[in-house]
Amino acid sequence: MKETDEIRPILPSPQSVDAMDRRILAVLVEDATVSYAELGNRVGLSAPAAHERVKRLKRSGVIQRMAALIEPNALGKGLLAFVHVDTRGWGKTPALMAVAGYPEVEEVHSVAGDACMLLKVRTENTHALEGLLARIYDAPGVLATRSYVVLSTYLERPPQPGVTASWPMPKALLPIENAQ
Amino acid sequence: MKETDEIRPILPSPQSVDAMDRRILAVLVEDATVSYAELGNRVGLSAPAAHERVKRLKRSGVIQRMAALIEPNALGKGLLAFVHVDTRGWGKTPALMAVAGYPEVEEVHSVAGDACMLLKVRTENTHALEGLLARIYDAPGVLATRSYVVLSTYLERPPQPGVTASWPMPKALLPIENAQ
DNA sequence: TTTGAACCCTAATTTCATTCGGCCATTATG
DNA sequence: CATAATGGCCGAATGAAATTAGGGTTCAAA
Repeated sequence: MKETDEIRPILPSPQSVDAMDRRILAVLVEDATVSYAELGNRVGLSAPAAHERVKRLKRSGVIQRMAALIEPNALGKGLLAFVHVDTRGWGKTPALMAVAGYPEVEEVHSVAGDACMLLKVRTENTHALEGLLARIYDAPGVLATRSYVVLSTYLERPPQPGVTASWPMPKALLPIENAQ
Repeated sequence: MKETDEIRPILPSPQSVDAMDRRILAVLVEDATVSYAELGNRVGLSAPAAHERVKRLKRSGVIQRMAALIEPNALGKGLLAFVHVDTRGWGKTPALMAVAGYPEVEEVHSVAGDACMLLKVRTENTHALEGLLARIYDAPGVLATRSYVVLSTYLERPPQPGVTASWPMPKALLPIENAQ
């Protein structure tokens, strides 16, 4: 994980995220209101040391920001849907990007597969979803949309710091070689 | 460490979220590290008044929690994908729900449409995605999966407090009557 | 060996969260 | 109409937390 035999740039950015950083991130992703003293003794550091690392993680961009996560139902946005948008030509048109201005639109991705663009939207009701879809259809080059309305959400969380080191072998599949 | 401001999980507060609350939320969704004094004079309140409202928003569950938002690329999770899972029978099986235990899985929804379940996953690479898909296929009742690998993300943000009051009329559609 | 950088610590200082008491409003209530 | 009672706000005080300061230790390069 640490590569000390490589060149050591003096630049502040390419600093590696070590195990201690991951433990800090694991705490802060769950609860960003802990005091540095509390954070420190959860990961085994003093308050200033924890603070120093958090500052570094922010500076280097690993921590983008601290945010309040709100309950959409409490704010009248009870309808969640994923919208696949098929476009002719290049999907990322300015008109289509303009829908990102609506607070109902939470995500806009271009994807590989049979859909060009994929949107995650959260509206008050089906009527508002229809209004949003109408805006999408108005964009030139939009051929069709397919909407997947969410019935129940079983898990929804921001990016996690953890990674699964080794995946269990599936029952029915044994690869010939473990390339890479 | 005194706990006079304990967050009670009880939510018998039928109090509505007014315009001032929305303005507070708009600030905190963007940056949860502002001091109450700063928050106060951004929305036009004193520090204790702003504090009081934030406490109420937390108690009532409108603010679920404060969280650090991290940059997945910096943590070696550069591959984002949406996985549609077709199942026979009821999709929400314990085996399928078990994949929610992996930190790579960020969202699990059941959806209306031709897919029963929809997952948002973020892995290190395609190999790890394959490992995760193998776990999904191992769940009984899983007929097929379709994966949409994200090429570019143009927008990705947590739920926003704002709602669009009135949707612009689409060019090509004029309803006969404005019901409701 | 020396130097410098990276890391950590304890202790001091300053900033801020939190509490407290009081001041209007609005809304029941006698 | 008068009078509580309530809800929401403010300014000031207090206590906790963030932040800074001043070394110690280790490790690796000069």
